[in-house]
Amino acid sequence: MPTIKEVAKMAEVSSATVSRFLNNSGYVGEEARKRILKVIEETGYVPSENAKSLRTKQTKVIGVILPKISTETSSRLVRGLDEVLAKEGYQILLANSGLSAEKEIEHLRLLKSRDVDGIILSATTNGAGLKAEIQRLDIPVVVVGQEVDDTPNVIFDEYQAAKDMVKHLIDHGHERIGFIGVSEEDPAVGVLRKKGYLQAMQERNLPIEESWIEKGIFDVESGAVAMERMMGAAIPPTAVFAVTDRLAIGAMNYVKSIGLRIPEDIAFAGIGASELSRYITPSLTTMDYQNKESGRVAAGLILEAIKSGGNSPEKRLINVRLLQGDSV
Amino acid sequence: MPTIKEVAKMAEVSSATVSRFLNNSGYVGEEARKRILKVIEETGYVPSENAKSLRTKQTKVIGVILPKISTETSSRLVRGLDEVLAKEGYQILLANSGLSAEKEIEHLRLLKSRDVDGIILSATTNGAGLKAEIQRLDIPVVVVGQEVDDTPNVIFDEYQAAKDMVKHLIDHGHERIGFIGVSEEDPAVGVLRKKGYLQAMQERNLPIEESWIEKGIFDVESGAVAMERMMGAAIPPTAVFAVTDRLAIGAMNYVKSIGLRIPEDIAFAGIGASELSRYITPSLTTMDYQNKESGRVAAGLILEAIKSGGNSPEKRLINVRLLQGDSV
DNA sequence: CTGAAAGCGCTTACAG
DNA sequence: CTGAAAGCGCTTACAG
Repeated sequence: MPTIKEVAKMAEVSSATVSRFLNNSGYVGEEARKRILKVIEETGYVPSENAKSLRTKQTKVIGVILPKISTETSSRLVRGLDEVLAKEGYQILLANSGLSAEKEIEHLRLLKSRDVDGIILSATTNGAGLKAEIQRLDIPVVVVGQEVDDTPNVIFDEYQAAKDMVKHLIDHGHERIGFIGVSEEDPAVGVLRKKGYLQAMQERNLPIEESWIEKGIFDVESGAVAMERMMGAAIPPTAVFAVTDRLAIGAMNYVKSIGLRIPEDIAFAGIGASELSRYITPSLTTMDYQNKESGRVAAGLILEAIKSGGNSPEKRLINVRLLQGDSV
Repeated sequence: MPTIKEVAKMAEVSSATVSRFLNNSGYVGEEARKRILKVIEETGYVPSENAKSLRTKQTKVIGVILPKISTETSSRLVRGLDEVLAKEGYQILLANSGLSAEKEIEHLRLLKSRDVDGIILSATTNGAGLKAEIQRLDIPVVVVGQEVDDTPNVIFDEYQAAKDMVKHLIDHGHERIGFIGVSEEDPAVGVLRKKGYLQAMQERNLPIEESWIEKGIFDVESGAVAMERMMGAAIPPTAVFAVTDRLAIGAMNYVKSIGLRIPEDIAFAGIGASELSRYITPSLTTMDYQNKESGRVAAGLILEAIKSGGNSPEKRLINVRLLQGDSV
């Protein structure tokens, strides 16, 4: 493939003129226009965005850092992002942090070195290191999923969502409610959702047993393991709130395997509105976080930040919706 | 953030020396080394990959074109790709074709204009236009999922997989077997899997009723609709093979809703090894296409092509595995 | 061991 | 309406 210079020579014009033609900037004579077009068609010339970026100082690419590249949550988020970004001519450069805080920072730098116009970070923590790095980077960054001060932010009311879900359980007559959480290194999922659970119980003057509180990692299997432990309690709970659908589903699988009926013997609720929650039997009561919508909003925020040239530390709260299944 | 020139000035060396330091190419004196390091640390300087690419003619990014950004298949593929690509210092530039053949070609060009080192295309068709465009592009491209001549290719034996699955059904005593397919514009899923079904039936001398052959799109809902139509047949089938898990699951949902038991009254099989297939009740018998592995293989192929500088038209067949569920 | 200079493929004032 | 020239931030022979 030729360069702009070669195209210019073949069309017997200067490369400046070809550039004008390409970008529709400035006048290009009818004759010149025709010759250029012809050469481009014949050669299949495509301008190098890379070289262009070097001059124009914008690459039209947005870096996206995901905690895990292949979760439902991530793919929905990316879909939302792509939906609005593609329309504006932006492409997505993907990076996988693998749930590691150091990798998040490493990728922030890597993306910066690629001269991306902005970065969307789906974060798993919100440590001081992260915040410092974002400041230092000096390009638009929007953080999704964790609250980070002084940074454009797309967040969910994790605390309220968890509290609402537990109250939903209580409203269905449950008093002994178990909890399956995750590591408290994750402020949003680990800390806030647990706090919501505790608060709901307390507000309704319900007892909390240590043995009803379990922890898993982000998969089905660990939900089952946690549930098995919980069923060893002196008085097992009649309902369980798990902080993710997968955890809830693992827990359900375990109680099914020991012959209990859901929801008659024990009820379950999760968070995430996973496709699984919908098609499992019984379907799982869960919270829809509208990840795709959060992607759209994040894309809007980054576009705004790029245009205005500054990180207005705007926080956008995504609405969550309770989806009633047959598990309660 | 400074440029290399500014770093050079601050460290009282030339930019050539800074470059040597950065890339570990050529000698850099101990003193100079120290001063440069200091400046870099103080300023947080990160070299521009973009400018670098312009000189070195490689960007270390691989374009990935996906039919749909948020399907399980796509995310597994990307995970496999990222696993090996990241290790080699490559990043992934994502593009979403939205199942449209024109968009596939458009993105091929778009990625080329970004000077990507190679492109992985998860294709939905294999038309002549696509092939021509790939030739024309003149950069390494590997196509996943559809067979395209003269191009590195990662494919599955769709025909055999479908045939094996239908035979599995037959081996379980079924003779009246229905089929839910997709549009035959998709050579792999639409044509080959159907052919496998027809061939299996024929080889075992089993009758095929027109009314047992239905078509859906790639979602659960259309599987249910197709199944409803199929149950209108004079003699309904005792087993159904659907070309995707989602189609199969939709179909299962429909027969459950009219009170039939699975697999006693009617059996089901799908393809895809989706997470859903595993956790649905009853679990679905399906084919594991090992998408993540196919991603790894595709990444290997593109790396090879980049190194060798040519598209050796190598075809790699990914093994598929039958996963027995309780739906048969 | 190090620097000056050219060049990668573009765009953009400036001049005509 | 169009071209010559400078410059974006790097790397890389070449010379010393």
